Amino acid sequence: MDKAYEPNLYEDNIYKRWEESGLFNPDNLTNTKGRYVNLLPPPNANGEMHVGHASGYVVMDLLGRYHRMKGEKVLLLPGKDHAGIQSQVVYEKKIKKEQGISRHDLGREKFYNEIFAFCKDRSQYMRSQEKKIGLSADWSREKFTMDPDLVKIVLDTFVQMYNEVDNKGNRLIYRGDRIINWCPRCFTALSDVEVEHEEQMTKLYTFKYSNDFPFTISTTRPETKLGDTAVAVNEKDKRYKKYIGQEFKVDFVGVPLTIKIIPDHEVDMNFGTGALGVTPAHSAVDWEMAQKNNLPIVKVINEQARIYPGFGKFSGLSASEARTAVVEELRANGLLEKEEEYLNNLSVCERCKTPIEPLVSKQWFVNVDHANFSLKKSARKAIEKEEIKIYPERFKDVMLSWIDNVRDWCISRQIWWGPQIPVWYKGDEMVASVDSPGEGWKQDEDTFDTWFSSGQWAYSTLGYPTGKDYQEFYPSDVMIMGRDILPFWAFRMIILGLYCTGEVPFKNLYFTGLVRDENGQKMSKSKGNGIEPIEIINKYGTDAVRLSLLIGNTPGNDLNLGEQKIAGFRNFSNKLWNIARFIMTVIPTEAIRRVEGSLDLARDDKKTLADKWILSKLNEVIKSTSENIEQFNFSQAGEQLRDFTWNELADWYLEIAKIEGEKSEILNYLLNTILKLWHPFMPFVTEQIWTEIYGKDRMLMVERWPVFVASDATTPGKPEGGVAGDFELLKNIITGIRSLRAENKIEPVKKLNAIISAGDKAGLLQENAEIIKVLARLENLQIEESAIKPEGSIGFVESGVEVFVDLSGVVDIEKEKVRLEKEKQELEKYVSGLAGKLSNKEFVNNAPPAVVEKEQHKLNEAKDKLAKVINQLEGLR
RNA sequence: GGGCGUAUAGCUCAGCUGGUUAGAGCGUUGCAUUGACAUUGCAAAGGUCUCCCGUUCAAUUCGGGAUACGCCUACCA
Repeated sequence: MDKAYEPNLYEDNIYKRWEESGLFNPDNLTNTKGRYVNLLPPPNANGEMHVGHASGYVVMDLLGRYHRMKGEKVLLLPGKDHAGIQSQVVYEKKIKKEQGISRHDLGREKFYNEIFAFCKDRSQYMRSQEKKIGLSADWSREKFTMDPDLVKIVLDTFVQMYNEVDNKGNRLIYRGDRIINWCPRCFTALSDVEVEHEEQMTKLYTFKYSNDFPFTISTTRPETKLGDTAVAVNEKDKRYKKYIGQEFKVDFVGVPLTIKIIPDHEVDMNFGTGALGVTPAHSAVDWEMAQKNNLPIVKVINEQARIYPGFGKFSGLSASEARTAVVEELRANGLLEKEEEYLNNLSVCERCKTPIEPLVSKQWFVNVDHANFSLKKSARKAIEKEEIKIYPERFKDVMLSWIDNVRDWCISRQIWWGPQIPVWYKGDEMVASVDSPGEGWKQDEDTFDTWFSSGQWAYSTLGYPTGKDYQEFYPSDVMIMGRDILPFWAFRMIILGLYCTGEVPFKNLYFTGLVRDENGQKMSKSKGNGIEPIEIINKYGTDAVRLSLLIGNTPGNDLNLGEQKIAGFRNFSNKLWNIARFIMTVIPTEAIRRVEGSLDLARDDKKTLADKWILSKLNEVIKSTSENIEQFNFSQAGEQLRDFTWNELADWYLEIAKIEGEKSEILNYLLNTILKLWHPFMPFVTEQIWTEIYGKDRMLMVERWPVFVASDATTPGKPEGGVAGDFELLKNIITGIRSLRAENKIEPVKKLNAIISAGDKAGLLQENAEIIKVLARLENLQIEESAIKPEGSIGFVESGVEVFVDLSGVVDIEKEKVRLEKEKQELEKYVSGLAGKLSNKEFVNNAPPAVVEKEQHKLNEAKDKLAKVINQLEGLR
């Protein structure tokens, strides 16, 4: 084995071996018990893997590998999303840049085919990146949301939902003229979640429609006022009460309007003039008011964001030109009362950041509260009853509030990239059908909202409703996604899953946080603070990157990731490598290949204190690792494993093993077990070490996960006694002596003499005397039941045991006095605190006896220690 | 405006159902180093657990409030 672990030498080969074994495919796993299914969230097929994807994959792969080692039939199903609008935007930019053409130059069919090829090409590249992170997914089942079989399922669902009609004739999916968010650049409708809000300063204009209109109103969008059909006032507002119900015919900048005064309790009397101009066609609130009051709807702005004909000189102007012109006109006529700077939220397109035009348009909608099957109610029920368990728990409330506030979902998009809506028209006739009804029928031009496809990922990937995989693997065990797509994706999968399959699509829903840079800033290309996963993997190794994404990262919380952290875990990979390297030099060859589990843990013969201690610790860590993984506490699991591996195994046990010798059996067992425990976290280095031990015939990936074994020898005792307590004492004696050396600046080569006054621990310490001598670098060590502090020595107290180190001539008496004095003071404070507590009757009477007893025990120990410290201090004087 | 979250060592964070002399990693300081590992070892310094009030024998932990900072959401034109 090389002196240092070089990830680049091994990783690709290891991955290749895993892949060639076919064991990523659950069909090839034998002797399985139960199944474990995780459908990986499909990233957009137009880009590349970023560190956010990587952080999700690492969790998914950890779980997959853990369950595979538990002997379950594991399926991690990978895939890609066609990402309708985003891919179309990306590809349009590309052809514009490379060929100077638009999608219209290509035509719909050619454009579609080119994007398809483009996405497939990118997918392949992304797949190679996903393999680099170690993802043990079944690539033979990889899916793409635009694959014909998946599209077919999505279209069938549409038809089924369209045909779901209640007794009033309302459809679960309906077509209607409603106000929607329109992106004039993407030239498509958007759902509410595809709109972002940006704060910006704008002007708030206060004006009168005309001189004969009785009062003023305020607006930030004067150009839309051309379509006003009402003014809403609060019914309690005395100023306007008398006008309610009246109709005014006004001449607004040369355009005749009919304005009805309507009451609405939502109008804020204190905002502006307390009167709100109602523009039903270009504001979602106004549109709803118009529905309630049967107001006419006048469309002013068209899909190109230009003014419709019929508005005099404003017709044909762009919305912003029209705004200027309307304001000018008002000003010229003395109708503009006020212009104020005003901070409001501008809606912009999530994909291209173009300001959204709310406008009325004919689109397809999903009724989220249909009489036959209420999507929102059934989702709420499933979440409330924890048929889907959400991690972290607080996201349950977030999900519920989303469900409660959801509105009908606009699923049609006026783009070319995506499954085309399976509705056919002929004259006035309309039919929903996957295939053309025949000659002369023309298909709806629109495509589906991407989330209508990806919302069916949970079963479309498994060949719903008749596929073998669907029968075997639905619903999945866990779904893992970034917390930012909860409303987009998690919610939609749940409602569509419940409707189509009658079951929840997954049993557990786990949200990851965002990955930020080391200063907590969002990573972005423009800031240049991003971490490119492949680059960083090449530098530090996949395992290091995986650990930095797992440890210190808690569910739903954001993670700050800097290079230093990754370097730290690179060091740890190397540590593990060297632990293995050491153990393999110690174990005799014939023992190396001995199979795990051959160690009889209960057999107590010849086991030293250190042996019993490390085995009990190992046993604990097997338990805690398993439990923490099951509970999605990956960080805890990793941290405890690292502590065990580095601070207990490497720093103590291996050092002791060098002294005690003859431990091949235990060392072999230890190495074997920690490799298994680490494998889900850091699959590459563990697999490589495994190969060094067992050769290429056995793969760690499918070895069996270690089991917790309860036995006297492996179960830790109480902290004050038993194996754990005894070993702790041994450790503290060694650390105490080392500390004295360091404080008194005694060079490590100089060996010291020490005497221990050990009381009833004399026998125990005698057995381990050699360990103390070597690790604390002592020349002579004398262990007595009771010893008197020798002249020229200084000492310390540890669990009733006094250690005297001969420092005659070297020790700085004054410094030592200061140290002891400080310790004395601290102890006195501690003792008086405890004594006070114990003399408090309330405490003694109310606290559980065990607690009181514990405090009493602490007090006794502290008093004893204090007496000894005082004694030593006296000796120095 | 509504909702959610976070405030613990210089930095990044653990600390579950109240009783620990409050922990880790990184960083810092001192010492060491060719024998598993300098991608190392040993030792140490560093915290009135944001503030106030309450519940309790006991609060970093539970409740209320304040302050600060995040994130999500929204139809004040």
